[in-house]
Amino acid sequence: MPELPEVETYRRFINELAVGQTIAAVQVNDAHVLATPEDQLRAGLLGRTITGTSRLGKNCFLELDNGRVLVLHFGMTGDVSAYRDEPDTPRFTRVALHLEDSGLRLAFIDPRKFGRIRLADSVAAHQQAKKLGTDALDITAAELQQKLARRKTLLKPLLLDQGITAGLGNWIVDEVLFQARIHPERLGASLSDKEFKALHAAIQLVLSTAINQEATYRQFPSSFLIHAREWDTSATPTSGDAHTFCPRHSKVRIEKYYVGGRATYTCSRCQPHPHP
DNA sequence: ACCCATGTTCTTTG
DNA sequence: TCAAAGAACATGGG
Repeated sequence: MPELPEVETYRRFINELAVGQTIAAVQVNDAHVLATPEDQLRAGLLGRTITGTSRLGKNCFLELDNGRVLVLHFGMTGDVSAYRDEPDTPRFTRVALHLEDSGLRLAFIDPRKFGRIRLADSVAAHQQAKKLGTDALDITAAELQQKLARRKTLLKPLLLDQGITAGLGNWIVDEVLFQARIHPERLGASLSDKEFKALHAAIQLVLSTAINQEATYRQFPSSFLIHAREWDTSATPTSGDAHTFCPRHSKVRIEKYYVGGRATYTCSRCQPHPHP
């Protein structure tokens, strides 16, 4: 779930629920997701008021009244929710922040426990520590081109590299490359000026669409490749296999293979392979 | 039972 | 030093 659009949706949820609230208790159900030792986390959070939220790539920040930040990273299966009483605790809640005024508990949910919670001195400090590049919503076409144009690496792994631009994950990169009509195995250095512009425009299109739909995939436009992904097909078993064809070429089947070890979907017509 | 998975990071190999 | 592949992490779901 959690790529940039999901994390932005989580951030908005937290922003509505938690800003202005004071943290009354820190409930740790599974310390595995803590990247800051539990005692330090508790000491850093108890009694602090949440003054705001922000996001960089796939990282969500809860800003505290002493200037520090609580960093949430959701791994592959992370989510947030809120609940009031113990029996309503969502399944796989690993950590919960008890909010003083509302009495609600903000749950950090993560079945697979790849997510992490930590304290950092600031957003900038965390960005530096994790070597995160410019947020994918903020990066300009010029910066993107400057970062990629000399790289002799496959384009898809480059776009997944959070140090180049932060926030793009596996399905979004596939969607972006499909919309830009560029093959994922092109080398960064092989792109033309025009293609860099198309790439940048596609990033904007896909991210803004996903955020506007609050990352609800099934509501995405039919022009999107995402409907071809298997987890969407399994969710809509009655829809037949029309979704396995290119949105622009009803007779061209979407191909699945692996690039950089990641499942990759493309249309061979829209995204011509660079070389055999 | 087996295989796959939205992320990150480290190790190995070329 | 760089690029690419593979593994590891932990676990649920098809």
